[in-house]
Amino acid sequence: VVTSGRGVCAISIGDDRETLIRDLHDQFPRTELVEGDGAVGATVAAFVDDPARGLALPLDAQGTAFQQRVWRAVREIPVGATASYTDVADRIGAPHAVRAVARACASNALAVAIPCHRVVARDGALTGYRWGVARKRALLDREAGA
DNA sequence: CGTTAAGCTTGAA
DNA sequence: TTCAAGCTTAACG
Repeated sequence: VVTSGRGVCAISIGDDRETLIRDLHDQFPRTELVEGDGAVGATVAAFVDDPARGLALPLDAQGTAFQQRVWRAVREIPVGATASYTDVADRIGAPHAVRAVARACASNALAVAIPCHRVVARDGALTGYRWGVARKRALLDREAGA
């Protein structure tokens, strides 16, 4: 979990601590990463354990105007529910930008906080996920149970 | 069931 | 500014 002065600006998932840190450093070149303890990390972990309670943290999502719109729409998907790329496209007023929506999700830095894992193909299939389809399925399963 | 074209944003060249 | 590519999708052969 990476925080800026304004809030959480990145949440990432990975198997290997090394690569994870390297990637983050890559993503925030001008930033000195401080390894922390964190109350914030704990909060996020708790949220993953029990998605139903919601994540009460200030988010500092950085992206283009289009991405912001997509992310906002995605955050409105209720826990345990899913939406198709088409649904999201409709919701942001760009019914034909389906593929662009996918790309926006793909470039989301805030894993779980912005539930791009709740966006699936129109037929319900889990087509892809930045951190691996397996994780996407795991998250959805957990939310469905809640 | 495999292809194909439509459609929009992004990051790199 | 041009271009290829993406977590798509509906239509076709």
